[in-house]
Amino acid sequence: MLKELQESYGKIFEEGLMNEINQVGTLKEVPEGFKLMEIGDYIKSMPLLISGAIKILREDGDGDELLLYYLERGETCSMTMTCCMGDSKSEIRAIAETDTKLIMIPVAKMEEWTAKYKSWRNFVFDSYHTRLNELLNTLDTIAFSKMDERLIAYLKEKARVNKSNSIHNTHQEIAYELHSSRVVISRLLKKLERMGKIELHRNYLKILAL
Amino acid sequence: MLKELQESYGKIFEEGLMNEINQVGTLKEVPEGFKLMEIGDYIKSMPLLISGAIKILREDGDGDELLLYYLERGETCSMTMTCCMGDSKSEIRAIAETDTKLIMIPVAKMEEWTAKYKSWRNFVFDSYHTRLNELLNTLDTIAFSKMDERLIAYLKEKARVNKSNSIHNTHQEIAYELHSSRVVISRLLKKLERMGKIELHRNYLKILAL
DNA sequence: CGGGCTTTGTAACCTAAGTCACTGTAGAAT
DNA sequence: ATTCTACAGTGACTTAGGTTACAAAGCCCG
Repeated sequence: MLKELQESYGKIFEEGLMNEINQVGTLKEVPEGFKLMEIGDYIKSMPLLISGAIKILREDGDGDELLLYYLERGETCSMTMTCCMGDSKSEIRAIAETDTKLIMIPVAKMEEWTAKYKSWRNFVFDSYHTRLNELLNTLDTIAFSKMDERLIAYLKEKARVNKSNSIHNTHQEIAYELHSSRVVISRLLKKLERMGKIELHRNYLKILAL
Repeated sequence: MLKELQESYGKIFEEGLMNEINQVGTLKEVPEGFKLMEIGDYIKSMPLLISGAIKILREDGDGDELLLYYLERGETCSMTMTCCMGDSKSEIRAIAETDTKLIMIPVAKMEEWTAKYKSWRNFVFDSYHTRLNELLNTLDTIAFSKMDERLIAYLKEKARVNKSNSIHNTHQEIAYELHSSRVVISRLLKKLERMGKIELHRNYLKILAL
């Protein structure tokens, strides 16, 4: 585990902290689609991402979903932290977007390290910072953009975290994450194809130029 | 200042911390409508609310506004904290919703206290926690609710923070904060009046039963 | 009192997006 | 090869909400 840890966090954590993480953390590998957290769960450990990506989703009372953002290498889930400290339930769902490696830290260590290690405090504050800004961005897109722009932004972001210009999802799946309907997404995708920006296939699409 | 401090924060901060706040903080009173922070500002001090309420607004590139949430007694602005630590610009605008009393703390103290006082750490984490949840709620409302529900929620919340069932705003002002148009808001308000839930007047309205 | 603001009410219209219903089709399964 | 099924395409229609335009109050102030 030490090797992975070094690569992703070596530059930001102090040596003492690295050693502690190495001792109490457990390396975990999960496949694409693996559900790491469900709404209403109590959380007992906190993830540090080594590789891959995790998508964070929000759901309303009627089961309608909405993609909030992705977590990537070197990041952690601020929601988890707030849950742990506040001893409250998860407000979100977390699903592996790609095959993902992460280190799980027992919650108990969190507060201890916050008092003990400056680099940990900075990391935690930085996570909150990043997350708040991601949430603001998501909110902007929803409040100020129409569906066509949101779709384009979604495709770009998805291509980025998956490091591929092929997006392997059905229109229905895309519709879920954008909280829209299949018909609307099909319509807009077709329009993008006619503009020469993407190429549609069964079960996947290719981004040509967005 | 010590008196105000005691009333709002006496129960949560350690004595040593209270003394420090008393020494480096400055009491500030601002009238309703006072702009405390503008998008793009660099922040050099952090507010602790004593009384009143502050509304936090987001704006897109075209000048369209959106109300995010209110800060109230005993709370602070997480955005400010992230800005200070990350040394970045403000992403939001802050305007006093009512006459407001607050204590301003120089940014420099923040990190020092985080290492030194457990109660301060808890306060800061708790603020992040509350703010993340408020943002999620706002996002829910926008993503999953229609304008009529959003309007009702808005009126209720506004009545709550103002501690009054009279809301002194023009339809235009309400429209701005909900990122809608005056005509739409007038239409929906009229509908609420016809349902006997509110009473409309020039420049203000009264909530009867929501 | 009588202009000259600002605010509110309303009708007519437009557009984005959601819904329903149906067809076409690629690919897996038999 | 034929059938079956999930996925995709499309027309027709509905609705929420935005836009334009204008009339009617309310209100300030000379």
